[in-house]
Amino acid sequence: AKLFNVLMRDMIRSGELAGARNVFDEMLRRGVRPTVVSFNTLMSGICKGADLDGANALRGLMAKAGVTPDVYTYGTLMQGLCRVGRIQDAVEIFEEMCERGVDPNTVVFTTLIDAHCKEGDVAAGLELYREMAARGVQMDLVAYNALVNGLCRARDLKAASDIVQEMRNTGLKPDKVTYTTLIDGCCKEGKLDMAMVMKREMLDEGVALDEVTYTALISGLRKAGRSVEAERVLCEMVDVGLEPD
RNA sequence: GGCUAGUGGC
Repeated sequence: AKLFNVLMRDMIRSGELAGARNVFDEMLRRGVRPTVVSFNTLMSGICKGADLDGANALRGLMAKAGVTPDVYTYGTLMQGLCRVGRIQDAVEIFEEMCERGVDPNTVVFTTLIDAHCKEGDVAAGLELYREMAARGVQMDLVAYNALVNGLCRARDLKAASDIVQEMRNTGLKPDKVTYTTLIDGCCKEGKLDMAMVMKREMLDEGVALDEVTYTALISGLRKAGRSVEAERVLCEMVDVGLEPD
């Protein structure tokens, strides 16, 4: 079954959901029992296409096959729902998961935190963050980045840097995603000088800028009318071997 | 345990 799973994963990665479904059917035809990973892999492919009916159908099939959903199954479904803005439904899945005795992990919490933050409800994100602490679920780099993003979107750079400080205190090093989020946040608040300081800080800590970081910074400088600096940063981007869009 | 879900710009 593992070989079939890997095959499905590769097809889904290249966007061939139909192919993945064929692999799944082929598995059944040959009498190979799909594992929970088989179902989860196919589920993630279906969810990427925002096909929630298909996802529910697969859940039914899973039940019929006597395969118990695990934290990945619920996490995948929640992400699928969040992607199309159905956060409330994702929260229901979250509750269902808890009722069935599956403990939510960092990934599941991050999915909800990120969804709330993107919807503009950082307060809800922070609430989940506290709930994680209460339940003893560890925050990791991705979880912190999602929160930092929410705070930046809420125009609360102060709170965002406080969170980054806390992140450092727990021994996590901000990565290029963290920095890009902060730099973009600074730019969108018109704090271009602060954005440039963050760029330096980032380099000082040995974190390299990538195309996303450069794009955020350059577009921020341009929008602020600081075209000379924008050009300078653009040249630097090319110098380090990156392609501007 | 080994294959599956979560975070940044234009």
